[in-house]
Amino acid sequence: MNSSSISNYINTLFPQFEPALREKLIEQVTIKDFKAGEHLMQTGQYFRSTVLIVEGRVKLYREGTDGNEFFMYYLQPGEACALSMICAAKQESSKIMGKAIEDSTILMVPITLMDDLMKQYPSWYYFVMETYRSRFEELLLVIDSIAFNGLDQRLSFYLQKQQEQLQTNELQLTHQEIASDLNSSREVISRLLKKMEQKGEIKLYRNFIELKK
Amino acid sequence: MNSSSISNYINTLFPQFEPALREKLIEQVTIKDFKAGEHLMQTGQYFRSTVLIVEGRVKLYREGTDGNEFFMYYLQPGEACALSMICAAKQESSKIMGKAIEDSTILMVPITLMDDLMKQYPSWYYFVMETYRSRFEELLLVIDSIAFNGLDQRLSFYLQKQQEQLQTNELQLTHQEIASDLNSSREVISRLLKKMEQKGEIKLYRNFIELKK
DNA sequence: AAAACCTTGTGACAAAAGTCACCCTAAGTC
DNA sequence: GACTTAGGGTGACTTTTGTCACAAGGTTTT
Repeated sequence: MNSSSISNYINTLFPQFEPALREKLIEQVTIKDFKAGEHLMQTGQYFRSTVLIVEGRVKLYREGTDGNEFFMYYLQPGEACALSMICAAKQESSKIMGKAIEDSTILMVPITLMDDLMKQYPSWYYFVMETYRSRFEELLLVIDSIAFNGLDQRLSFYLQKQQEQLQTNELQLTHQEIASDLNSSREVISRLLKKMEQKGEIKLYRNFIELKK
Repeated sequence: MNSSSISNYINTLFPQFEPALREKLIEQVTIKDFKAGEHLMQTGQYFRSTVLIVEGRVKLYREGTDGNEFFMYYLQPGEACALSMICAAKQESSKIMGKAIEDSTILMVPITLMDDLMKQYPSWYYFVMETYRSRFEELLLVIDSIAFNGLDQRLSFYLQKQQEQLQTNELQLTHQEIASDLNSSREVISRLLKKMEQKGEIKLYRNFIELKK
C-alpha cells in the first residue's frame, strides 16, 4: 500500500503543491494509520514531524490539569496540525490532544525537512501560513464563544460546527459526549437541548439529534 | 528623529537579525507614535503592514459583538503582532483591538516585503515562526483559564500576568479595569479581591493592589 | 468650601450552571 | 424472559456569577 497510496493522497489532496514539492514529499513522508478512538498526540509529547491529515477526521482538544478535555476544532483531510508545525520547528512539546473519531491516516513530514521546504517551495510556504492563519482564527472563535457567550449559545455554536464538519443534519452524539466536549455536565446539556427542542430548533432522539434548518 | 531612531531601535531590539536584514528594514519601515490610551488597531481594520513594537506597551483585546472587550495578552518592545503578520499576508481584516497603555512606538513593515524577507533572511523567518508559536501558546493559556477555571483563579492568573509584564508588585489597576479586562463586573471582582486579601495573598489600596510573595 | 466625580464596600436578590438523587426506557446479553 | 447497561429526563438544592441599590471616603473641579 505504501508509496503508491502516499502519492495518491498527495496528488489528490494537495494539488496546489508544485510537482517538485509533491515528489519530494512522496519520497520523504511516512504514513500512519489510526483506528477510530485512538489518540494521535498526547499532551506533553514531542513532535518529530509535521502532521498532515489525509484520511478520516481528527478532533483536537486542550487538556486541563485535572484531566478535563476541552474540544477546540476538527482537522480533516488536506489540513495540517498547526501545533505540530510550530512545536516541530522549535522542538517543543505538545500541549494538546488529538483523537481520531473515524479511522484516520496521517502523513508525517520530518521536521528536518521543514526549513528547506519553506525556502524552496512557495506553495509550501503559503500552505503553512494559511494553516497558521486559519487555526489562529479558529482559536479566536473558541475564545469568543467561551468569553462572551453563555452555555446555551456555546451549545448552538458547537452543534453548528458539528453540522458543518460532518455535513449532516443528524448528529450522532450523546448528551454526555457534548457535555465533556464543552466541559460541562450531562444534566445541564440535556436541559438546554430540551429548551432548543421546545423552540423547534432541533429534535431529540436516542443517540442522535436532528437539526432543523 | 526619523531614520536615526529607526536604526537605533532595530539595532538594539533585534540584534539577532543579520546586518543585511537590519539595513533593509531601516530603509523600508515607517515609524509611528501612539499616546497612552490610543487604539493601534480596530476590529475590522485591514492591515497593510506587519507591526513591530519598539517602545511602550500594548494590550491586545478580543472584541465581542456587543462591544465587550476581552483582554488576551501584552505586546512589548521587540515583539511583533502575530495577527498583523497573518492578516497582512492574506489581506484579511483584523478581529482584535490593540490599545497602547503607555506612550508607544511601532515600526510598520510593508506587507509587500514579507515574502522576500521570509525567503532571504533566515533570522526573519525564525522570528516570524517564534512569534506565531509564542502567540499560539499564549492563546491556549487564555483558553485554559476561561475553559477550566472559575473567576477566582482567572483573577489570580490575571494579576500574575500583570506582575510579570509590568515587573512590579504594586499594580495600578482599578477594580473596574480588571472587571472589564476579564469581562466580568466590578462588584464581583471587588469581592474576590477582598477574599484574596483575607487570605493574605494581596493588599488592597485605593487605585493599586500590592501583591504579596 | 461646595459640588461633582471616582473608587470601593456591601447587602439583597436573580440568573446560570453544577451536583445529587432517582426514575424511566431502549437495547443488548445471558 | 430476566438482567444489565447506556442514554436520557427531572426535581431539589448549592455554588458561582451577575445585577441593583445605596453608602462611605477620597479627589478634582469650580
